[in-house]
Amino acid sequence: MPELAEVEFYRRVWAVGLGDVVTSIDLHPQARVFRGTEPDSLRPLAGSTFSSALAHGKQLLFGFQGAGWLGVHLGMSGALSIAPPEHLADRHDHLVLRTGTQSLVFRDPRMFGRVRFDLGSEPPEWWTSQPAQVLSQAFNRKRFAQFLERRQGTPLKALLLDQSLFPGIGNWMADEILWRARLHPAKLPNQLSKCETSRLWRITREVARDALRVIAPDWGEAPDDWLFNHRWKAGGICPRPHCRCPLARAELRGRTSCWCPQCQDLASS
DNA sequence: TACAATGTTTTAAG
DNA sequence: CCTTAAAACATTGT
Repeated sequence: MPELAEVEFYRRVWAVGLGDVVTSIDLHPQARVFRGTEPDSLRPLAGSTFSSALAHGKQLLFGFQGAGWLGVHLGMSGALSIAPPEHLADRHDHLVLRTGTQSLVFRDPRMFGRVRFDLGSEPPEWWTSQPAQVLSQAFNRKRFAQFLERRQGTPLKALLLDQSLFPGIGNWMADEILWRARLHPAKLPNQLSKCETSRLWRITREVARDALRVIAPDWGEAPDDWLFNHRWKAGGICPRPHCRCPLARAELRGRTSCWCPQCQDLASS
């Protein structure tokens, strides 16, 4: 489920525990979410103070004073929540951090998500070496144009999903971006005019900003003039005021895309 | 029942 | 080393 704004929402959920001391942890050692990580390596968390909560694209990093860094990726079905101190981990609650007053719960039924842990006082290398955030200053028009030039043969939709270029963009955001930019998901970067490339850059950032504003504080509902509320609906139509054309859906590179055949013409430019 | 779900990694080929 | 494409991963809900 989670993309940029949903991940930020979950960061804030756990952040209510900042400053608390972790008294104990519960985990499912055999769960796939610990692949690449020795579950026992999380032991130092017990007794440490929860001191920072960061999000970068779809990655989460939680700092624990005197212990280290807990990395969390929510995959397709992951979620973070707060529960009472006595909360019993159910089948899908793979990690629970208990403080005196509450439990921080990581849940992931499909287990495409991942948990890792690194010792040390500085954030781990995998965190600090991440690509520039879409809303950062470094993510400028020139850099964006370079991405498109380098990946000329990749359809725009697939390109936007590349986390090494656009951290945090996921399936619904990519569809929303292309719909607002009036560009067909299967269009190739080298078919874009300079003007369209600039527009796509601007709207990529606009959607990221809007998503964070609407969703991150309290998982607010998307407005009806976004594509979001229409894209999975049976018989969904384009929410653009003078369009109202039935939306199209097709699989592209293993993910379902939704677009408006009227507004997002493959041939036009 | 069968298919699809807001994601990444691996593997392979060019 | 770079780009591109497809399959695999695991579970649930329609």
